Amino acid sequence: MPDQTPDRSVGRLSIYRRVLTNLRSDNGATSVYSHELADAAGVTAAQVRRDIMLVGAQGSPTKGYDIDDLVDSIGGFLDAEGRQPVALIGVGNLGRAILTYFHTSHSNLEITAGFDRDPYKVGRVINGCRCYSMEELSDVIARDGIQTAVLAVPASEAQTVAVDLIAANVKGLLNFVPERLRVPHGVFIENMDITASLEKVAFFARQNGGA
Amino acid sequence: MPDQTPDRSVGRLSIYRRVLTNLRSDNGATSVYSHELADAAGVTAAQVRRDIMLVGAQGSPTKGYDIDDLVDSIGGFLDAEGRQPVALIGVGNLGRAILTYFHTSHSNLEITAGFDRDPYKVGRVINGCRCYSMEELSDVIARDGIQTAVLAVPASEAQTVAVDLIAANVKGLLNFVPERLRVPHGVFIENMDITASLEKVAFFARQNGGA
DNA sequence: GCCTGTGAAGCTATTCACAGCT
DNA sequence: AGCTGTGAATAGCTTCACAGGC
Repeated sequence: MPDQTPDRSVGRLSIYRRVLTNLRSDNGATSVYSHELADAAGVTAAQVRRDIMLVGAQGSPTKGYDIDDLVDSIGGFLDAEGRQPVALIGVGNLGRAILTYFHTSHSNLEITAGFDRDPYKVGRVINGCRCYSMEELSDVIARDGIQTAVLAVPASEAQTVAVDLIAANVKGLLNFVPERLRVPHGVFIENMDITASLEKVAFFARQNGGA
Repeated sequence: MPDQTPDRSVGRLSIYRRVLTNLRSDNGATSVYSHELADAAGVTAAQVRRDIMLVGAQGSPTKGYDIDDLVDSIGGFLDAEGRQPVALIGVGNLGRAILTYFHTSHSNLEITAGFDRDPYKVGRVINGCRCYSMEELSDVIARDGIQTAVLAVPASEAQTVAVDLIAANVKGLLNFVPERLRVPHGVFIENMDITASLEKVAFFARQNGGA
């Protein structure tokens, strides 16, 4: 019984929520039409309405969608009951950039533990995140009930760390390592392959530029 | 006349190339079968063969694909004639992480110019990349003939910077800013939305974990 | 008139399956 | 026997288009 819910829709719902909270705070808007939300999110109006069907929110033909309602519905669909803890493996430049994103965001996700081999980092709090040694990985993940991890380690360690994480009951991985990981069925993995993406952009830039 | 070539295929070809060069250097392999490459890249064998059709490489039923040939064919398809220069806008933690990726990779892409508001960075070389002020953006981009840029600035500046880049003839953007940019037709944009991706992973982790 | 909600249509991407080869 | 190359079939996602409502 694979993905009940389409992968892409989940990503877009997260975007809609961000757009909606921006609209609310910047413009003081209280409602939106699907085409407005679509423009701001860079998709079509029909797509927005389809995605909203998933979360079960209601719109009105006169006012569109009530922003507060819609944000709540998306939250009800996407978010865990309480706060959801996340682990970050590898607190280098990339790891710290990710910490900054989530330290300032009002998501219900919280990166509660960082792990790194560097003894200088272990025991410190970096960008609001307490750092542990790699040896403490299983214990801390079990203690905090972590099911979600971000992988930002060197390529040579990635597969080993992934195995340890999965053994510790992690069920979802955001992988920044430019290497394909082998994970068992039942573990969700999202690859953020920066190298491949930049090569893709360079390719299409060249096509568009005619060079 | 939109995308001759499927977006996804281009991304995968970049991955195949990386896998192939690893196979060559780690295992000393000289040829691969589509199913081996598929396993390593995390896709199906049929997909690999389809993608390879695009670059026009030939395989043999007995040996599979010659690795050197295939790497060359992919390069001929993906890469520019010479080296392709790339600009990085925003040399913060994320920017420096990206510089590290490309400083060590043997790609034909080279990040030749970084831009930042921080006067401390301007004029310095950071992770092998010379940094310029934002005022120099148009001039340097024109001088180096840059068509591809990576956007890693604060959200509040993203749209403005994007406009400047496009005015300077940039045709492809890799956008790390969690905000949807408005770009004219003919500019390729790839969004790396870390927040949305992590929310997606957290969602499916929860589903898989049954929590 | 312009909106939402949604069945149906259309598209694109992926996989199947097999002919052809060695 | 087991591979590549590829037309045909399938699956999955997106858009169309219109009924229903204000």
